[in-house]
Amino acid sequence: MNLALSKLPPSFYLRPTVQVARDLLGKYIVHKFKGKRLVGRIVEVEAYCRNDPASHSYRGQTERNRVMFWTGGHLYVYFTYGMHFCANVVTRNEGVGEAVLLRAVEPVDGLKEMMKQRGTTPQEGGGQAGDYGSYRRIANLTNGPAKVCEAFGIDRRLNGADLTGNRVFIGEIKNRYEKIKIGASTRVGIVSGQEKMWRFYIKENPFVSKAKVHP
DNA sequence: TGGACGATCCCCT
DNA sequence: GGGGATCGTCCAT
Repeated sequence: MNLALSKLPPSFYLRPTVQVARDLLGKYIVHKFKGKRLVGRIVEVEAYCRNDPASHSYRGQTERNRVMFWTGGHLYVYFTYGMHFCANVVTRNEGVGEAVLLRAVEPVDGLKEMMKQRGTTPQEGGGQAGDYGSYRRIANLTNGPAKVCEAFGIDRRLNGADLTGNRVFIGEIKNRYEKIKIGASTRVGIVSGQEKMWRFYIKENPFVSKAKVHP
């Protein structure tokens, strides 16, 4: 597959974070990795804003979260639980400190490499030659924020990467308008009495994460 | 200098 | 549905 994608302009990322989060649904993230072109369609995101107790930026800038305070259009990658990376799209102007967490994507291109990164192989558990396996199996490659990073080879080396550059970027298909049904819920793993509905996903999309959402 | 904990995932029951 | 893995980060001594 070789989609003709046009990169989103810097102005896309400078808008209000919740708006950017919703608009990222249906867009394509691309990482040129080990000579391969890994592509995923974004199907689930979460917004993290200033004055938001759940945001890494809430207590101000630190060595870990400094990229969150860069100008919109950069990639903020952090390490968590001693073993996982998560990728965020920085939004708004320099110094604000807001971002959108990429929670799940639909694998589009480079599935073989994604499986290699995730420690699985094509055809495992049956299937014909050239078959990547069941829907469920493919979804399991990238239906969670740390899974996305592992499958796409995203780690701390990409922290601060320019999303309007060539190595890793987000784009959309030229001349295609697609109507998307967007669902909203509270964010995953956030404990707060007044948690906002800042998790957004494409409704009825099988690649959305299976993470439990507390009521 | 140390202890608590996390925007998670996977395996086990 | 529950718990363990595993370590960087942050804040309180």
